[in-house]
Amino acid sequence: MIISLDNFKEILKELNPKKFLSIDTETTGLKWFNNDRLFSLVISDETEDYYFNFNKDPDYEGNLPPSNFILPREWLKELQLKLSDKNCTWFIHNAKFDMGIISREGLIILGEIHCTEAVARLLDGRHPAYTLDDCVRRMFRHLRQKGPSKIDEVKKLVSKKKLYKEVHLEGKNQAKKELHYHKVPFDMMATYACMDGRLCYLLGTYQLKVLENRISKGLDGFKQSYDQEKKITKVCFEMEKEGIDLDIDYTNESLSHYRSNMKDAEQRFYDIAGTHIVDSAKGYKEVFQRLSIVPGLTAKGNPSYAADVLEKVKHPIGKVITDYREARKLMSSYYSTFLYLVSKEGKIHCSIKQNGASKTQRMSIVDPALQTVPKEHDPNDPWNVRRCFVPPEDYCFFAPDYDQMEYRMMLDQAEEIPVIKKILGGLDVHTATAEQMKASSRDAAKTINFLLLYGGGPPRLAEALGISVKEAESLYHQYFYNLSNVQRWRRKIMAFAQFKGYIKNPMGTISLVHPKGEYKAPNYAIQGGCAQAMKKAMAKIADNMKGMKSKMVLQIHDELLFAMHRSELDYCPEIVEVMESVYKYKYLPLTVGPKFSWRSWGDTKEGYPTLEAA
DNA sequence: GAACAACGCACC
DNA sequence: AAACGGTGCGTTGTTC
Repeated sequence: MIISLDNFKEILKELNPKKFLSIDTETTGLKWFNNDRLFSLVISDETEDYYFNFNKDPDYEGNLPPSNFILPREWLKELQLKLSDKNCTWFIHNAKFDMGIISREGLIILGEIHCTEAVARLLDGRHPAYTLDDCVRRMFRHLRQKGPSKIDEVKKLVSKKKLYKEVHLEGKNQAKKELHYHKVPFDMMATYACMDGRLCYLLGTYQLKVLENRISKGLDGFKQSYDQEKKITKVCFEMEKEGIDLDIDYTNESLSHYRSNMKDAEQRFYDIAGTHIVDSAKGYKEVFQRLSIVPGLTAKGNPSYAADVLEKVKHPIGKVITDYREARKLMSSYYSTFLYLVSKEGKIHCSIKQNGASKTQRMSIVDPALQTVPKEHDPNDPWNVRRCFVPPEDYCFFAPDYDQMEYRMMLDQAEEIPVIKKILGGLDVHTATAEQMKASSRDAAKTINFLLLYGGGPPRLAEALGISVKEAESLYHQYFYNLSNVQRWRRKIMAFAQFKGYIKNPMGTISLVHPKGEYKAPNYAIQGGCAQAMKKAMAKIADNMKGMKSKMVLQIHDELLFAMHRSELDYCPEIVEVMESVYKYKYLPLTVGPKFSWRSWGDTKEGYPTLEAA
């Protein structure tokens, strides 16, 4: 139903008693922190979809929306009354985006927020995609119902009529497309928006039923994580909204630096090969033949031109190719993207997918991918991507991170007492493992530790250590002989996964496991346990920090980043205390190492921040 | 021209 | 019998 100037107020009254609603906004673009605005929104209840249009501009054919259906933008304020209802739960697919968009209109949801995307990932993380269409298609299949057939007509129109602007970023070949949904004809937009609203409502109620069903089967881990995710949605939204200051001058200088590096590499390639560089197997095949270089092989048996292979060929062209790739990647994925995404206020507002790693409920971060920003490798190199991010005036960065979070949690879960005793006695985890294994180097122990967390076998160990598979096998035996509880714990988890089809991690929440994927189960348990512990810490910390000037701004799996105001530095130890307290250990607690910097994310040093260091 | 596979590489 | 987990993002090249 399309809301008109005449029935607007009446409809709002009708919404008042509703306990569950879905909301979906239609916007001029994705940068809610900059100039993009909502032009319409749809609210759905159990029977009806209400389409509120605020767009008064013509569509791509020049047609105007019917004047009776153009609502004044000021009327958006009227929605706040219902949004303030704490007894209402809102189903929203990718909720934080809509929260951002409506926040730009001065609106805030004080009720419960059920992000149907995050919940879909939580309930079954085994799928490859979680768009609204994907989730809805699976829901109908599961219910043995026929869903709507045409769900992406709007998308098709946008593509066919080229209702987008192409933006070219330096270092990128492919243009970014900024889609202009506000150019879609009014009737079509209203129809499909209402359908999305309906589908989101159906998905939300379906998810609640699935949840109920799981709980009734005794799987209360899902209840626990569902409740936590609802809190985390709000916490992450605050982080996204806060953003991180970008040093725009430094970012521009870095871009120029790598621009010249890339050109330089292109020239060097041409000097050696006599052709222009094309970074692909096809592009290198002929050149490598001419230079009589034999490349290695990829996993699928094709010629490989990966960095480690290029290093082995011992020909200067290897360095040229890796230099070219490095410069190009840094420009396109980071520097150019930052400058494209930076807000008017000079901040980067990333998007946090709270269950992005859906199999383990880890978070992932996109636009930009701040969890993959390279770390500093050479302290003498003035160019470091993390230096692009700086604390605001009178603030410093505080970056506490868990020490060997995953391995410690595994040892504790396995109750591997002899190693735990050594660690509690002051040894680092890898040295302790090496000692316990007897006759093993710290390096070998460290490699085994990682492989155990990832489910890797002797062939991988052999590869990593440059030894034979036989030797790797014997190292494994040595490990399991001397750390037999780890072996026992792994077998228990795998058997459980095989029998039940899911695992329960140390924090009590659940991941479904594909049949034949049981070897991944110990990894899911630990990665998932760590992810949940971190989320629990984040929820508590965000709660405790309400009203403070200092803000939590980023999470990188086992590390948090805070912008701390100079007057609140003494709060840092409390953050660490919360982080250390969330996991209820049996023998080995999680510990946290503090880091700080007054300069940039790329300049953090160990310890707590002080004013003297400013 | 879009979708997909394959590759490569950054992080934890 | 045998398997290194989880991501995001970029390019090239093929296919429909």
